[in-house]
Amino acid sequence: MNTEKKYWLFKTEPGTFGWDHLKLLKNKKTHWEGVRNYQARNNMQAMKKGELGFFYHSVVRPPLIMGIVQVVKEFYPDFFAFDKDSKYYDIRSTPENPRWFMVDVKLYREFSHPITREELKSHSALANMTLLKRGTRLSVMNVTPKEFKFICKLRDVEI
DNA sequence: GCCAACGTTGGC
DNA sequence: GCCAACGTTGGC
Repeated sequence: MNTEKKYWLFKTEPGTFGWDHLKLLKNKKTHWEGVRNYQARNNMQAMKKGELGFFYHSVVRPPLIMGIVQVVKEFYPDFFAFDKDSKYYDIRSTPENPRWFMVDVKLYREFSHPITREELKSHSALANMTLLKRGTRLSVMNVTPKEFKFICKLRDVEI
């Protein structure tokens, strides 16, 4: 059995929910609701409690990694999909047969200053990073341990 | 089951 | 604001 820790990246638009929103929450913890893509969902399914992921701001200039979050609750049904008043409502997902799921994450570490996409691109060690590939639209993706540790080192963060 | 049309994402 | 790339939808 492969018990090696995996690493992740959570993409979000700071206008909707960003690092500053996370910091204001009780225990700096949130549901990662609203994922409506199967591949991203499957990535969340693979997450184990305690694993770490980057918190990435997209659709802003420049795009940034703000810091690190930790998975504090594993994969469970996204109840926002059951709520008619939620923008994440989906009639095809029911409590009996849920289609969409989420995890809970908590702020783990804030980078002394955010890492821009430009900075990531400047390192050949990250040349194959999924995030940097053209056309990647996944909102929840895997980061290799090598890449993850390399990026943490850019800000002298020990994990 | 194919695939064109469409809507969305997201960097630039 | 542009537009390439992608995922989803739906007619056949």
